[in-house]
Amino acid sequence: MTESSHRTTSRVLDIMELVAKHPSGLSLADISRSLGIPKSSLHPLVMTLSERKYLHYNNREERYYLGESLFVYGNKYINGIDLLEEIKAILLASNQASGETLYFGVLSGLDVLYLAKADLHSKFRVVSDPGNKLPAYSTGYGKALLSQFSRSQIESFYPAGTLASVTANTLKSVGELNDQLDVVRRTGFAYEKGESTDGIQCIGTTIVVDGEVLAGISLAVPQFRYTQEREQFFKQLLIDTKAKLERTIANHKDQWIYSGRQTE
Amino acid sequence: MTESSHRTTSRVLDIMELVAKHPSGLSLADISRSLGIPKSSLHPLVMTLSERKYLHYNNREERYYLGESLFVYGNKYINGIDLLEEIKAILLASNQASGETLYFGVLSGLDVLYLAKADLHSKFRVVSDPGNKLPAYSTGYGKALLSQFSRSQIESFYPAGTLASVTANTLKSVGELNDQLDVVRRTGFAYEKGESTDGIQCIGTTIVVDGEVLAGISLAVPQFRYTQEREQFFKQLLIDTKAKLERTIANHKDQWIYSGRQTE
DNA sequence: GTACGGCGTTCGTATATACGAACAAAAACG
DNA sequence: CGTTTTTGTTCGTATATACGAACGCCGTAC
Repeated sequence: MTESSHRTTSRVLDIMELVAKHPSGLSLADISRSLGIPKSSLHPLVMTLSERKYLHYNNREERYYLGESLFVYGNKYINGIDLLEEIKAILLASNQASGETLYFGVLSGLDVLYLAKADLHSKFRVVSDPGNKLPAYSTGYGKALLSQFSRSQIESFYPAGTLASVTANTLKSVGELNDQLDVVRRTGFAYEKGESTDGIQCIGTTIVVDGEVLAGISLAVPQFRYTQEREQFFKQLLIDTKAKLERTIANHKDQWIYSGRQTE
Repeated sequence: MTESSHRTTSRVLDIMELVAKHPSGLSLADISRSLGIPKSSLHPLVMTLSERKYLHYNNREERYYLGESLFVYGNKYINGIDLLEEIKAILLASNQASGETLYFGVLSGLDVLYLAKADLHSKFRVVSDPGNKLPAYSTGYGKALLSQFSRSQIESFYPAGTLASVTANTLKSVGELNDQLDVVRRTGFAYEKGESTDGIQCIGTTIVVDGEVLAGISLAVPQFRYTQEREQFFKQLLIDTKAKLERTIANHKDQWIYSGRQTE
């Protein structure tokens, strides 16, 4: 994979991602200023993106919003894959057994990407909807996924000062992270205490098929419902869920396309 | 809105949409042949799309697949909007009350775009996942949404021979469609019998706020569970769900961005 | 009222991109 | 085992795109 980069293509993607980051809308001039690209250069690109419904121009507010097309084609990434439907069903069963929210996701670079969520009764807004990304070190199953790497690898991933804070409780030193990862490597469980969402505790573990860490799951529990005795129940539930998922994924390994290894 | 179209931007979108349509992957040469664009022209675009994870190249199979980025940014279209969370909760309650699947979506051109699905116990694979599009005339709530237009408008939308078949039961003539739409205009209910998915019947109705048809909902029921007496129950459930949704959406009308009117 | 700032739009030319041909490498064919 | 047909890749120039400046429009300022 050679290092190239096509200017116009990069711009098209930059525009879409910028608008995606601003749900309250952006004017053409806003986009121009943010990206440092002349309005006149942006104009034809933005027009085409609008015609194809990747952007949506609101005449009244004179602002561009995200169009439906990204959503339509983006969902082809996960829709139609029967495997993910089965995964969701397994998560849902565990959700109903515990009343707590379960997440399923993969590592994307040094972030975790949520692919599925099983959440029936929860009234809490969580930042982790499918499609969202969070720094791996800030989440329960993110730590589980990181545990496949050695201490030195982790240190090379996170040079000094690269651990950005998500909440007040987010880990701040690589040493602390590595110490926690040691626990994961020994026990199989990763813990998180309000490091990605205030007031939410998580237990995470890995999904391993053929010796390869393919994905992670985690159980998210509001702090006030998290007791020592329930923790034992949660861990057993995770063990069961993990086993079911690993069996299912092994049976449909050909459908597993989410193997975006960041270390090539 | 002037009629322009930027070639490179169109190509970038064409590439993504083409790969999205082929879950089994495409080689660079495949893309070149399908789009009628030289490989050498495609090359830098595809490289950049891969670097940005909009595409994913599988070295072993020498094929391009959809990358995660489309999914990530596409979901920003619906995530973080509290309104949709509330809509999902309402649908879920009706799903639990009936045991049948509920859909919520909007009109996108002459297609219906599914935004949410409430489906707990169903073991049937349905073609209608969120993000999917289907011809409006082939679905229950698609017909409901079309009922806001006059007979002559409908006729202009569908010139002779434009009613493509989704299943064997899909409507074939505009006259038949218009006759059914008259029933919708009178009774408020739209019916569909296996016209988009074999063996599934639907009842649909509109979601109207401030006199404007904003969205539609439908209840999908397997034929063998669809009886005359249950139909009465379904219709009452739809009336209740419709009322709840209209009240909720009216309270958060500022969040309603899905107003992509196809007739500007 | 005039003047200023914001917006999206248009135009001509300097500039970057696109294309056909030719490339090596690997797989498929006979 | 050579031959044919794949694959992705590189290069020089013909070509389409990008940019700065100027435009018209609308609302606000003064």
